[in-house]
Amino acid sequence: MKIRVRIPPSPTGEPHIGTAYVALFNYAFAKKESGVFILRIEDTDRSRLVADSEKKIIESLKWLGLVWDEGPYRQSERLPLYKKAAEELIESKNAYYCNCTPERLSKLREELQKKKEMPRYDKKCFYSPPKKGPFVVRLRVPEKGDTSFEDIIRGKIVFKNKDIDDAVILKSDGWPTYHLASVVDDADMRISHVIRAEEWLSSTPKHVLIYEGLGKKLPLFAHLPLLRNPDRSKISKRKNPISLLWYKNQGFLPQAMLNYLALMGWSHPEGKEIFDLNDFIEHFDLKRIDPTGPVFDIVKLEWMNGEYIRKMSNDELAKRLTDFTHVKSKNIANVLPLIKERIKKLSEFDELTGYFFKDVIEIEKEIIVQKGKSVNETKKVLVEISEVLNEIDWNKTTIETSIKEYQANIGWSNTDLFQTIRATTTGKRSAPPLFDTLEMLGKKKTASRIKKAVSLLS
RNA sequence: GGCGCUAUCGUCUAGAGGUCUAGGACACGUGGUUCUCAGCCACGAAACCGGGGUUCGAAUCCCCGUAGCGUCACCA
Repeated sequence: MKIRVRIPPSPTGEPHIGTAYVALFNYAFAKKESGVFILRIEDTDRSRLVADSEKKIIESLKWLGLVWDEGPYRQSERLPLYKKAAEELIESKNAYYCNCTPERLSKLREELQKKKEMPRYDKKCFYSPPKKGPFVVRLRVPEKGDTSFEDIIRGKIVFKNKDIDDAVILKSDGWPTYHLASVVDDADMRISHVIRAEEWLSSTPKHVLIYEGLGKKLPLFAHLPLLRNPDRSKISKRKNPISLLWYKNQGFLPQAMLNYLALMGWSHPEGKEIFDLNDFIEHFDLKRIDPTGPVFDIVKLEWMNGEYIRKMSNDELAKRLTDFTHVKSKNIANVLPLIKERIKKLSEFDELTGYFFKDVIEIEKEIIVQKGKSVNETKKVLVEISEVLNEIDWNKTTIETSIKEYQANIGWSNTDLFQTIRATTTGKRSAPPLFDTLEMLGKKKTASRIKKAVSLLS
């Protein structure tokens, strides 16, 4: 059997991290099995449609490198198919027209809820078919028996038919709901494996019934665990960044995103934490997926991003950095070696290197004057250091030699002296090794910053 | 509330009845690395939800309980 899988994002907002997660697993499965990976835009909810959402979804998937073999298909372009399927289902008595008003429906819901029962349609229009519209079409669920299916990750799942609702499958505006559209498309596109998030598990029996009503062969199902917020609820905007564009703009690398997402519910059989997409594909196995919903931990993602940054060549990294700073690429390349192991997200570049490029920096007395040293003493040292540095040819070695020679004369500890100079020249308590920093900064800027500090201390 | 899914360190996970005094990673703590931070190295603290079974033997199998999550729209 030819393996065919799909992802069905809905263009109703920002491209979602969950979409990337499901896409990754579908993609890996397709590649592993030499199958086909399909992109299908599920745009049947006309009221929630967001104009540039589809564009952003596509852009995000491309950014991640999860490129589809077929599509994008759009459900809005396939309306006749759904209408025909709905008619077929009505014909075979697996669906029926209904004209119940929203008012009646919500009253019904209320009553059932009061009786602590599952709110579901009472089949009124099935027993007494309505004469006039507007109509919706409802799935007719048998009142007796079970509906079951096999989930690759969770095993056999059984639902009693009495617990399944006669869901609307065709809306009164003539558009299908998710249940109908996705089943019709999956059947039509010969989808072999429906790999989707766990939130769909409880509506799967409806889908099974639609397949059966249409006389189509059932695909295999695999319900992936749901990504979670730190409080274990379904991952959401309120508690976590969920937009793929946010991650892109923060300077997370696509390789790191993919690698991290691959570790959600799945683990490398050799216990590796860091592995690339090809490695993932090679070892991928749906049966190795843990059904427990994993908490999306951005701290570990940042660690992993740092790992990828450090592994990347300087040239490549400098190139990527141009999207995150106005610093000229030549200058990026120059400072890169100094911050490469300190940067976790590309967006941190300016914060980490600003003092190299700014003409003037903010400095504070408190961080210049070290504990146990007086202001006057510190000022004197800075004046003398400035004289010492003024004499030399500017390079790392001469800077180091002259500063250490001076240090021997005054008897300050490395920490005290170096931190004084570091704070004076960078405005920060922490920065790359001092001599590298000064060399990079240049003689002129070093001198002017010391001068400024001296006057601050006066 | 009905239905469904799930349950190993704070987090991601390994573990498919004996090899588990439960392993790894992130985070955390301590020490080292000719100055800070980072990186790197070493060490440390940290978990099988509870109760019953099954078995010579259970983190692993079964049942019950508890908890978490999902779902119950003319949204997907």
